[in-house]
Amino acid sequence: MSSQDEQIQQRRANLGELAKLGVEIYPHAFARRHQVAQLAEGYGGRSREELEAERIETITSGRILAIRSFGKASFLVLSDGLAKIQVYIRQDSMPALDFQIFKLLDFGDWVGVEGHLFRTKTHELTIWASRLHFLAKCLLPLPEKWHGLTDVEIRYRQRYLDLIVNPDSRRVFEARSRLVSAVRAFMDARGYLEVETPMMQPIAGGALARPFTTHHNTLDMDLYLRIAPELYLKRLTVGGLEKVFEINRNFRNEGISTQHNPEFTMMEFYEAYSDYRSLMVMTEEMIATVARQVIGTDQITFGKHHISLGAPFARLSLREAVRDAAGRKLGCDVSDAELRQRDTAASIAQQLGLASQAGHGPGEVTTDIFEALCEDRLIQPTFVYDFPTEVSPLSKQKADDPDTVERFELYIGGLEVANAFSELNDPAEQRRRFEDQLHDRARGDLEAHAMDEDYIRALEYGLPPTAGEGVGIDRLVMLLTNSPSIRDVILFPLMRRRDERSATND
RNA sequence: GACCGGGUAGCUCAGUGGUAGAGCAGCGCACUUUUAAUGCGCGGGCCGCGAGUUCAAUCCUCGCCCCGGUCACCA
Repeated sequence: MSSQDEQIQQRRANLGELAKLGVEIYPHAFARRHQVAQLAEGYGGRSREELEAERIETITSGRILAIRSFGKASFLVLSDGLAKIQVYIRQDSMPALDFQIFKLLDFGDWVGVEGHLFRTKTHELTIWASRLHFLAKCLLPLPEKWHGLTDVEIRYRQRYLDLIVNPDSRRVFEARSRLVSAVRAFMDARGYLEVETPMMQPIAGGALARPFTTHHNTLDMDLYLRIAPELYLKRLTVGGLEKVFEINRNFRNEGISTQHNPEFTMMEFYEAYSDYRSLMVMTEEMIATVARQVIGTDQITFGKHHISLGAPFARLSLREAVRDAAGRKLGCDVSDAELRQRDTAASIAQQLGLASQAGHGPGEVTTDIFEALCEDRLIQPTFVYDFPTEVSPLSKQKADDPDTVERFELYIGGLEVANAFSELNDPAEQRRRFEDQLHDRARGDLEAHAMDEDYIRALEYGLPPTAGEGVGIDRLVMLLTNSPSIRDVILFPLMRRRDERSATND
């Protein structure tokens, strides 16, 4: 028998013994007076004498993370996931049945404890137990206390184990929760209305990406999981909701990497009468405010970089960034005009050693160069602005330059954290852009945007001048928690299915 | 998809072409203020899966599965 099977059998036997003693082995509730964390916080500063004088009685509960036994006296370490407290168990301080229960406990079990607080010889805050209540059994052996759990595969697949033994992991997800709250509070305070738009869409629009498909049986209708909420949120602006936002999941059927999970969380918002310039200012303020609320500072460490999230952020036009980087690499001047023409742009890309995609226009080539040369160098927060119209089918052109749209992306730590633009609200131009996308699609570009007649109709009813933005929540959490992989900030990242045999052998 | 690294006890990790190793966890005994408790003793392995080479494979070769990373793809 394997060590694991043996331990499971021993734990089951202990559970059986508890039942024989008449103990309810799966009790329904437990009324506690304090959480472990409340004890640690509230009484961690009390001296031995103070505790003796006050005689603080408590009832608390948690998971047993250690048992140190000395025969007739023992110590348990109890955790509520946030904090730990030690429990002193001695035979002559509790009913005989409770001590029998204690002897049948295993590392990992859930228990309730009654008793008073004191300090041991070594000054540790401890509960002197007068009662012990069995709450639930841990039938499987837990990872060890000292090295914790480092196998990333088990950490992702069995997140509960990660959370039990790795306090840092718990902290990451607490920070994530605070971040979502802080972003919501920031938007609330500015009068934005939080809405929820469809996750299942008949046309997957609002971004250039490949969708997941699904099917509704009763309607016998194919649907897509949304790649973005954009077109629905702008319909709401047409409907007169001047400031809206949504925090929710997007799904993109694409590659997986340290920066990409097939489902990810985005905060997307739209504001009538605004433009991309105003959104830069608002975004700077949001990032710095949220950082201070979540981690108490706007100065962060990300990998080997120190990054300041304090406003203002750097601003860099996309074509300038590309001209600069390409020019430096090639040792010659690259002009704006060269980047705007298909043949010259393609030739520059070729000289840079970038495989030119058939059918890519000058705008796409320019963004390809940007992604290859510039993206991962943008460590300090930087707004990259003014994108080629060709790669931005939903953005509004600059008044004096139809090749260029009013759009920016925010980069921090080499990660694309936000994407925003002044919204295209001319229905005739929007139809032309969609038609261009259809040509790309016909050419085999699976990410090209589909035609959305109802969206154009909505624009025909009149969308006021509007600016909109999407903020990648997962990537912001990565930055604020110094997590190198998006999987470290998603509780249950998508993993390949394992066959049953190796799964049961975990 | 390509390349690189990894998969050995519940966990963290060593290791060798010839009987499989440690620490922690587990079990037993001792111990009424320990805290990575201690001391003594014991158990626990399809060495990811499948072929091949070999007298002999956990180790070498090939294929496959899973994980991580880089690149490609992708906002």
